[in-house]
Amino acid sequence: MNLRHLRCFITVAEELHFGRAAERLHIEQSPLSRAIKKLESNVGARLFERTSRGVQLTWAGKVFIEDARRILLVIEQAKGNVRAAAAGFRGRLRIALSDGIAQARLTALLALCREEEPDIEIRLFEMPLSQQLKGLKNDLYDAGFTLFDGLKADVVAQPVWQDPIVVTIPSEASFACAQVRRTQGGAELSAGALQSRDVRGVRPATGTPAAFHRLPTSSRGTCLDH
Amino acid sequence: MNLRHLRCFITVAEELHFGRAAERLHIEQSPLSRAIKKLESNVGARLFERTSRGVQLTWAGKVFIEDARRILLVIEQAKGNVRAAAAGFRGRLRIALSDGIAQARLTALLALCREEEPDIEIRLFEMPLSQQLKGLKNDLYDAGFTLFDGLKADVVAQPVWQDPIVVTIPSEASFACAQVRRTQGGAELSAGALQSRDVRGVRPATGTPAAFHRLPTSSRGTCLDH
DNA sequence: CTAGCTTACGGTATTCGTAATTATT
DNA sequence: AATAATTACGAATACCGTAAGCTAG
Repeated sequence: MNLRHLRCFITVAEELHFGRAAERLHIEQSPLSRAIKKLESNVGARLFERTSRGVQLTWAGKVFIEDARRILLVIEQAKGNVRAAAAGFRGRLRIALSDGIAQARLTALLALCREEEPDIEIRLFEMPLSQQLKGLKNDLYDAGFTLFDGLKADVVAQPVWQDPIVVTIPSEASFACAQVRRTQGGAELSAGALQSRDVRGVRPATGTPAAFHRLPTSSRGTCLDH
Repeated sequence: MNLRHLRCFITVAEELHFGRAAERLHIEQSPLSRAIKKLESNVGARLFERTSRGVQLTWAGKVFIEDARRILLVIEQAKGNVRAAAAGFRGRLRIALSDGIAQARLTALLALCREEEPDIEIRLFEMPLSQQLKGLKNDLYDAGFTLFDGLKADVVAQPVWQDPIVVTIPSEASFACAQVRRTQGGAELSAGALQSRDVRGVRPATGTPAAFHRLPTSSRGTCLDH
């Protein structure tokens, strides 16, 4: 199967006429007919019912055209994603967690992130602190949470909660965690009052980050501004 | 862009070595290198970082490989869909299953579905919950079963069994699990029925239900009445 | 006979494999 | 020197366009 086949199929399905479809595709009838035939042979099902007066979709064709459109759509999305990624935008956050982290607060924070920006993917990885630091340097993770430990390695750490939880990030990428925000084609992690430098394409937000105001009542209002 | 390019890219990304990737693809290094180059040129982003000792994915490549895999997956599903449609199925349910789901009950449920709506094709996919949620959003699956986990993402979840199993479905598609019902061009699972239905009455389907051939043989014919 | 899809055939473009080239350890 | 990726070039394959063939009304 080939993407060209899919485009041919979609056009023919829309026109229900090989001649007009060929015209729209800027090819002749003959290669279009062959492409459809090859596609049918490939998927193992007849897609069109060739009658004397025109062409009609079979049931299999009706089922297939939705998928065909979706395939092309997914491909276009993928192209957009990879271009955005090449431009520096990151649509996902890989967060390393130390064992024994206060799960409740993290859960609430992540629930909030997902609720506000569901398009941003957040992945959690549990590991010891040493592995966290290594992973941060090796670009295995974007940020990490750990119990404050007097971090002296080459990472930027900021306390974020009143129980001693900190954010650890690579030193050349100085930001702290407060709010995930969607940007054009990507995601950003806004640091608010803490920092404002770039993190390899993750730009600091200009707006007012108040990520924690919707956390459970006990921790509401605590955090970044103290 | 070409599907061949995607397959090449995925293999190289998995091997991180052009030679081994070429071997797996049954081609030589040379056309593989050219294919990758062409793909990079097409998507407009460098996908691999060619270092002296080996190949590494760029960030854009890391983003792209997920989409590349998804594209191929969607295509495989589409092929399955059209073949099933040609075989006479008028509806389909793609159900994502978390690992560790109670297979016996699912088997019985599917037997019931098969009995009530034999024209509806049911496909099962096993994957972790995170992938389930993503797939639901991407319309890779119609519904999912998982252990209850306090799902608060943008899905509709309904407890369906007394051991904590829930159904997760996209929020805009309003149905839950228990009974399969044919709709225009598709199928839906109606909610509530299972909760009020006496599961002891459920019998395994007689004959050879096509929907079941993907389940392990060991669970075939088992039933809900424990 | 006409309309419309399909098959036959020759030319162009793409891709492959072999081999030479470059680069790094 | 050796390993690994990239270009160079002839051969095989795929695709297009023109033209002829088939079928229904």
